[in-house]
Amino acid sequence: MQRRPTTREVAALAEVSVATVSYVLNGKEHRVAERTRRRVLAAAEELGYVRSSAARSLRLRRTERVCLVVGSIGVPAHDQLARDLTEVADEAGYGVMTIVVDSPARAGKAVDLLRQHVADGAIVAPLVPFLSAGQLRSLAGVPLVVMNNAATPDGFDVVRTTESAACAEAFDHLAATGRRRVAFLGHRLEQVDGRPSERYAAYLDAVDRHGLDRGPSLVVTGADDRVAAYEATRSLLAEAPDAVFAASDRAAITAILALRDAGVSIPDDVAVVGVGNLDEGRITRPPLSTVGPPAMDFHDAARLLLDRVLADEPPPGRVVTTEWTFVRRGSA
Amino acid sequence: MQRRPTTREVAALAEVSVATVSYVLNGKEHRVAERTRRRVLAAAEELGYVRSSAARSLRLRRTERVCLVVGSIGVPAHDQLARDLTEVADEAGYGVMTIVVDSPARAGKAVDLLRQHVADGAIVAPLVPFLSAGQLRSLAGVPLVVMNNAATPDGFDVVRTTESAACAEAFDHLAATGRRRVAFLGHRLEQVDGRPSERYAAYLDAVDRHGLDRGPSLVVTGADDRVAAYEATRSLLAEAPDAVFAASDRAAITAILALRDAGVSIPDDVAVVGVGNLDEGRITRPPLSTVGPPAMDFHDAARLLLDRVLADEPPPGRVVTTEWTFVRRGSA
DNA sequence: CTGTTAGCGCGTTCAC
DNA sequence: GTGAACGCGCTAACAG
Repeated sequence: MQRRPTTREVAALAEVSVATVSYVLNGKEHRVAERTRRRVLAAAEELGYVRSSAARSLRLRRTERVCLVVGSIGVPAHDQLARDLTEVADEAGYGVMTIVVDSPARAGKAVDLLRQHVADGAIVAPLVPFLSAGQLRSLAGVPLVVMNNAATPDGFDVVRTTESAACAEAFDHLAATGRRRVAFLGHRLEQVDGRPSERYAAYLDAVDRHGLDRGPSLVVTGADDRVAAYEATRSLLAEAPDAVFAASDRAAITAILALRDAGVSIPDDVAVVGVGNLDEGRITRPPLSTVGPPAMDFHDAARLLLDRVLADEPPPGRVVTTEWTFVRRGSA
Repeated sequence: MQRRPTTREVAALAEVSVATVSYVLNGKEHRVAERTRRRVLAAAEELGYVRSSAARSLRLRRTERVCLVVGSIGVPAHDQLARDLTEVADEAGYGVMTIVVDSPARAGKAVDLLRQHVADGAIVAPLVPFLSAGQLRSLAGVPLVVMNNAATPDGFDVVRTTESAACAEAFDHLAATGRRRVAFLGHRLEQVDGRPSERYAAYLDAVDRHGLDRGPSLVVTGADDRVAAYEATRSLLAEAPDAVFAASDRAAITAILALRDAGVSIPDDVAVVGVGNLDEGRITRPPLSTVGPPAMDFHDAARLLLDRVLADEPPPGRVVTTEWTFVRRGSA
């Protein structure tokens, strides 16, 4: 990284003060005569001047960057959130940094970075375990949006979903249509510190409530990618389930394929339900019944963050709840 | 964002100078007596001190961040690159910023940001059109890795693939096995400024070389997501193709599903070939024949960048080529 | 060996 | 239109 020209040099070349250069470069045009303005612009151009982001951030106490904290990359919901946040941030002239938190150590690092003010605020995606309530509290002062049903606003905003209720609805439907051997096709992290994820808790609860068949082999985990989901579904066949509840639509869609490949008829032999309401669920045969929001859209959450970041006074912690429902299509 | 404590305040509380504080906080421990060290640490702890990233970057002329420039989010290859870069950067204590360039305007903004030194270096992913060679040249001085077959190293590193040759191999195979009506299932941007993408160019070339059937309706684009790919494949059915060459494995896999749903037998009636060599291609029926690298892994590219970023002297522009081949499985 | 002084990096903005 | 302070951390040079 070689040295780059500074405002001093531009000022010298244009024969004005650095203050004037700054005013010109920041569009405070009324403070500067047109002739001078041109001279400054010409000088900046000639030297190939670009301002230093670090110096500017230091002086402004603002980085014009926001941070996206996610548990992993390549999950459909993450991708959509990243897209929506990027779009909203971009409109405000803000950049996006991504921090992946997939271990307790990374959680600590993420907190450090945020406290070091690498970004003006952050949005914590759903399904970022490892990030404790205490750690969130230690981020007081950092504009934050937390997408987590268990979180309570405390200087930050919380985006919730009615996931538990919607899952319960789906299980009720399965039970009502006579399913007794309902399998759970989960991801890697369905439990952290012995605490089950929300959808897994909903499953366990439904097994109780409806007196469904239980058995450890009806629960498989690790279906984080399609290949793993395919294998996991195959391994489930030995248990002769009459329904598969998958922790994600991606897993559910793959389960449909695996079941069909095994000659199983859906939903006659086995019902399949996913979570997330991906568009892709519309093109499976049969179309996928799922639990999720009406549409996968995170602009609201992104705007909540930018709102907070751009606000003069930190607004009080807000709660936004996205309604999730059981979206019945053909597979259950 | 309220004011946070500074080294001055820590120094005052610990009754030492700021220099001592800095030495302690940066592990230059031999310069400080153990007792003093403790006092400083205690003071920092008590005040909840965290250093300012902006001030540090300004002083060090280094942000300890790298940038990932991509054309879009949510493409399997992008996700893998993001994961690998995040991992490699993290090992070096570096963070990752993402810039999405999906229009000429965004390309300009990306260049500005990079020149403003928001990051210490950047990796430009494959398939980022809109970023011109001239713009890359204007980034002289910014450590850069460009993943693009058309690029020539010029102060930056280039990562190439043997995509054209591998695609040609696939087309040769299709022709040799008697396919005449080969459809092209492309993405949105198969042409920018009238210049076809590499895989599309390979298709056009193969049509010529082998005298395959041609016709605008054998080419469809916009198959960027699975739903679009499904629809696009259905629309192709009217053309009675005997092979589908998809610009990505994701599109190809979806094409297999769409074809099977339409009662078409693969590969007997229609052969299908994708690009990318996703693991997912192993679980389709039949398994997907594809064009791509032996495995989707971008650690090398990531390391090339960190190498360059961490180097004292900028190394000369290097070229790394990843061998792509036609991976024949069951679908063609 | 331990600790301090002082200046630097660079853009922004208030008071004149 | 300008001078100068300021945001904050790092480190060379120096004193004890």
